[in-house]
Amino acid sequence: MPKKVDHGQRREEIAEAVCRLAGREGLDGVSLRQVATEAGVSMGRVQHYFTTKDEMLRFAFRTISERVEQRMATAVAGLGESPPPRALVRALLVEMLPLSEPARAEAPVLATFLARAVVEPALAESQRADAERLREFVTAQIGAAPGNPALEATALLAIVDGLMTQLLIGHVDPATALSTLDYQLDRIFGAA
Amino acid sequence: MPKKVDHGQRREEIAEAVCRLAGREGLDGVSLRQVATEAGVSMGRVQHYFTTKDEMLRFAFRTISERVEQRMATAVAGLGESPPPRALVRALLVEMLPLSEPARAEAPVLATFLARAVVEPALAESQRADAERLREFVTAQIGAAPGNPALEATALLAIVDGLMTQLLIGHVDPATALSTLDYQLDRIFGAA
DNA sequence: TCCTTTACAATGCGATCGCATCGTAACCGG
DNA sequence: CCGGTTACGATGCGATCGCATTGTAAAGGA
Repeated sequence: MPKKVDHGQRREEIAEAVCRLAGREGLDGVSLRQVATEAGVSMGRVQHYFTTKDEMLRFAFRTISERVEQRMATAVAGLGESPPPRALVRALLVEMLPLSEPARAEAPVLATFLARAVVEPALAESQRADAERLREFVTAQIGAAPGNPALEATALLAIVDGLMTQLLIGHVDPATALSTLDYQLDRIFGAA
Repeated sequence: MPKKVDHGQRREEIAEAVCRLAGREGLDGVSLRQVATEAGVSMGRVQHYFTTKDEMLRFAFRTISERVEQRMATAVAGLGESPPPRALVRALLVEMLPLSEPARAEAPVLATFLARAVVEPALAESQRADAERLREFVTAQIGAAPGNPALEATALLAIVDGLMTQLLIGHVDPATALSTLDYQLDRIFGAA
């Protein structure tokens, strides 16, 4: 019945353009026409695949969220079997910082959506579950260490959040950010 | 020569409206007309006191930055003379979190401007000096404690940044945020 | 008193926005 | 081969945007 185009792929192409734009100029710079231009397609096409701008944005956000999660999974998989908790947590958190090349592209987009969540509760809600899962996982990994694992996990995630922002706006440099994170990891899990 | 109106006061009234709007709907929701409506004045008036929207936004941001700094100063002053470093640092950082009533109003505005700084380098630059000063001060206060004061200070500020965001989007609750911060302060400065 | 300056209010302009509508080429089951 | 569905491209609409322009009431110095 469908003609022969891959609906999902078209949507992802457009989502790609949304992310490039959002990362470059922020969510305000994302208009249907700009997205179409960035993607090199007509505005009619964009409208054909997304009934509403809002739906397009939500799809783009979900797409990039999944990409980040997949990069995390890949990083973890690269550690081999039953890696030490410190390496595991570090791999996860480092992937959120704009340090590696793909992360440098994704982080501004995530930050932009995160900022919008402040004034758009529905967006905040959609991030809720993922954030909660991550926090519980980190808490569990810290579990064995002394101290209060839940509070340490919350602090670690807040650090990563803060470092991401400050890296993006150039208030800290990548080396300092990594040192800051590793310093805390050393403290929590014991020096590597 | 000037008629009899207080130029500065008028500008602050308008800046106030900008902040209310920005906190409620984000920076995208801030248009000249909306600002005028929110302030209960005509759009002509807004244009009379700000030649450009951008200038208006910058003024609003500077205004609220100064207000936060003053609240910090007040909080510190309330500690009496030569307070312990932990209390000093805590007073500063707690004022940045949306916990007290005035901070709850200011934090969303700060977060919004901070987010815009990601795609507007000029804004990032204007925050640079203040952030640097704060970090150096916190570093100095930690100085006496063991460990690496600079890395701990960077971590603390990142934590506050992250907690602010997560509080605003409801990913952590105020009690947890305070516990998280105090836990780190206890660790750095020794339990109170 | 006149006249400049200030402090607005009102209106208009061109651009851009999200979205709806319409037309149409191409494929595909019957 | 043919009607219908798909996949667009093109165009238009009303709203809103930042900003420019114009009009004007009032205060203050000469």
